[in-house]
Amino acid sequence: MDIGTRYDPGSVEQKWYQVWLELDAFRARPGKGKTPFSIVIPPPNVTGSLHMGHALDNTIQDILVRWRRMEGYETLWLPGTDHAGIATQHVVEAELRKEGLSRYDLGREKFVERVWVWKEKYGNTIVNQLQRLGASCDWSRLRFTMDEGCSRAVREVFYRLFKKGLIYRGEYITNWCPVCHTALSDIEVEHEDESSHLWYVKYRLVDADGYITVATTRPETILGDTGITVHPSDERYRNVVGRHAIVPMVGTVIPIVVDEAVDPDFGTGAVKVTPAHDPVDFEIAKRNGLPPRKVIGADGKMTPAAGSYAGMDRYECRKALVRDLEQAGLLVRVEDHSHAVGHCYRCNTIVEPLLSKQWFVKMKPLTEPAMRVVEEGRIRFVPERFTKIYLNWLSNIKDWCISRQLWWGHRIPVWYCSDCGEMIVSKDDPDTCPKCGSRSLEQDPDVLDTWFSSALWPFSTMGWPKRTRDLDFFYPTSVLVTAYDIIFFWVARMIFMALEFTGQEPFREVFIHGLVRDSEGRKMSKSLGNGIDPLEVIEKYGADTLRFTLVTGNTPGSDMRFYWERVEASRNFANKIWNASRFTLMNLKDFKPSSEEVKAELGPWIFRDETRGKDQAERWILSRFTAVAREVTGYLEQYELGESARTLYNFIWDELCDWYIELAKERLYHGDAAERRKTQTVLWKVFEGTLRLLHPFMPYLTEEIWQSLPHSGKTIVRAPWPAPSPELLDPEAEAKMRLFMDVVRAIRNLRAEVNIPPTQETRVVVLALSDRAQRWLDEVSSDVSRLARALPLEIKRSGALAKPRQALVSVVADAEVYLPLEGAVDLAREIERAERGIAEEERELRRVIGRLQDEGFLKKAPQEVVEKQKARVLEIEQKLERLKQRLRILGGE
RNA sequence: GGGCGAAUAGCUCAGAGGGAGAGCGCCUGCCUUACAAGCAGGAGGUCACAGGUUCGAGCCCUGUUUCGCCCA
Repeated sequence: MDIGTRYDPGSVEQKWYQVWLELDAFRARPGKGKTPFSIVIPPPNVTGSLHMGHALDNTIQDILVRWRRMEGYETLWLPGTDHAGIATQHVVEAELRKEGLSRYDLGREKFVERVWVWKEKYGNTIVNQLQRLGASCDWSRLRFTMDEGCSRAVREVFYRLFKKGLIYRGEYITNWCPVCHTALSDIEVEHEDESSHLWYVKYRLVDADGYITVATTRPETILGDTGITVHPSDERYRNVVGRHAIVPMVGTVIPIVVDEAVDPDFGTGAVKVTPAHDPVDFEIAKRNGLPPRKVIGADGKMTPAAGSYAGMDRYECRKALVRDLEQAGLLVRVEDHSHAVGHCYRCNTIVEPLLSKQWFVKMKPLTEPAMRVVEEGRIRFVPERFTKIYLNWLSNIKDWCISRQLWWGHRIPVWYCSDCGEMIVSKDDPDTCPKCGSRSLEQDPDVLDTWFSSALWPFSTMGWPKRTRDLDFFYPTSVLVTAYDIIFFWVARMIFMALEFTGQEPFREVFIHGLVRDSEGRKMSKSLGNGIDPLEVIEKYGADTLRFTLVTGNTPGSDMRFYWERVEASRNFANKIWNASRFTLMNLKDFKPSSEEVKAELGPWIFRDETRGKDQAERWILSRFTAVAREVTGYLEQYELGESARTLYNFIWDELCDWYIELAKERLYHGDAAERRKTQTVLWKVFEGTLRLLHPFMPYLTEEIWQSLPHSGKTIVRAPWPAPSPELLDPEAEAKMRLFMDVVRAIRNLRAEVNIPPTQETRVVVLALSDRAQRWLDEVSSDVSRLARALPLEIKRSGALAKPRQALVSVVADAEVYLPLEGAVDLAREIERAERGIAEEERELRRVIGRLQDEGFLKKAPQEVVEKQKARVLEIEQKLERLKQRLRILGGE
């Protein structure tokens, strides 16, 4: 092991990942008598590269997986990628464009082949990046949503849903992206408030003088109007209902009808109806028998039905039409108006509601069980508040449009007979029409929504519809880890699909985390250019550092901001551990533990020697380690990963390094053989155990150091999770150390106040306020001397000597600390300091006594709280008395 | 319009009804043989505002303000 004072992750990380792969350390092996723990990865987009969101999501999963693996669960983390229909198609089309080609030049078959070639070449980028992060996935089970098994599952599901009547085809208004050139489901549309206008337009009445005025946010759709509607109880329009009006600029005659869906308070209370370009209008039209009239095409341009506007872009047409209306005197007025406009979640183009023939999944029968499992607690969301978000969404859901007009994806398993028109839905490609025997069959050109296959991910990856060993053993999975932004897209859909097809929930728990934002709180995005590449962080600081930064900055369910300063803090922590290990290794050079000691978990066996009475620090650190192991485990169980990591951070830095290692030095350098060996054993065991606790968070660094320490096993990946014996908990040792630390800190404090340099030794008198305190302080006097540079150090029972007047004093719980400074004490300043202290303590005393005089408090507060307050009174009074005494001495009594 | 979240040190954030915390930044002093990416010491708070519940509220309840997100 390299022993530079700076930890160099670059040289360490790749080496250990290779070793882990060679040891096959992440392989899951189902078997009798084992308890499973399984996670399926949220499959990243196969075209993608690792971004901060992935880094966070996978760090969390890896922590859970590594922890459970160490706890002895048979652990499966199943990796894979998603074919990402639109995104992948775009990437390959862009590549073709560079060659001056479009996908139409290649044709469908060649194009799809080309995408596969691309996928084989670049599709593993993200897998490699996950490995850089340290992800302990079982790569032997790597899956892809379009591989054979997953594709089979997709067909099976489509077939069964169709047979059950839960998939249907029909002509409805769908969200159409004119750029991606495909239909989108409702949740793939992102609504943004945009300030626009409300145009008031006059329609001339037929067979009468006068006009009816309607308000619209989309004047270009006037061309597609086939009716005007008012609310049935709207008195203003009583005379015109049943009559007809003339569509401006087009001249078609349309009826004026009534419908409950009209809001009389919006605009003029009369609305135009464009059935082919608005979902609400579509429904109104259906109820009133109004025909659709398509004026906007799939490319976002006006169709021939738009007459003289044909061929114009829809927004160009809006401008032209408004101008023409104005010239014709039909534009009554224009108001400012802000409304939500739908955008394509892939390309941000404004979505066009368009009448088209699409495939849908009927949602109601599927969502009811999906809601029930969550309501009944068979699936639990963490944090709990996401339950409501999930349930609300499902209860308002509309049917799911699953067909996409793309080439890359799972082709819809439906064929049409060109001879008899029969529609064939089949799991396997049919050769002949079952009705007429014709061989001229054509498959439906559309592919399925990518999320359709993702919805099957937890079981399709394990071999469903076959009944496999993995399914038997690892399914349902233990937990799903994902960000809140895909609860609807993915989590909900997995739940209803799993219930429908496996009869079981896909996972027991859903752990939701937030998004990683930039330092100003903005979402990281390519267009803003504010993204931070996790690989860059790994190159510069190491994967462990990145992981630690992400996990400590995080509270479940909440967004976090990314700060380089925090990365540095994590890096410094890694370095701190590195240097602690240098110290440890240097001092274990001559240390040869027995094989029993190597194998044994921490327990009372460690005290079987003759160093009793000199091992307070050892007892203390063992007690603390035991408590910390429990805390860390408890936090992990509650998905409080950040708290868990912070607990380790504080323990390692503040207790293990700042105090224990400092104390160990004395006995390592100057102790007798037994003391030295005891210290070495404890230092080694506690450090080794701490590394195991830290391993899920910082896998590389911990492995690197652990391998250099005496250990048992080939890799820390498979080492047991620390379970120190509860007998190591030692309240007395902790109390002793508290006194010791208080005294050392008090001395340091006084020294700093009068600027005594750290190297200069200085005389200190400590007065113990009890026999016990004196005994304890005697035990550690040499440590006090060393850590506080207090020489000579006198520890006396209080009352045994006159308190020095010419001294600085500090009072702690069970002792008074004096720094005698003949001639160097500023009496006035000391008096002021004592007075300030008295005032402070008196204030505190009044507060506590006030509480204790409160009958309600005495009656209702728990006994232990009352006791604690009483103890505090004594403590404060004691302190106060000593301060007053001090003041008297200073005053010359 | 409905719902959710946030508001705590200069910044970013933890916080379990019972003595207000961390990291970074700031100030002072230190190259003390693991670590200057470090050590020791320190300053810095009306826990957004107003009510309420409680013996006791940063934490629970109600309302208000500001910011953010989701849904329609």
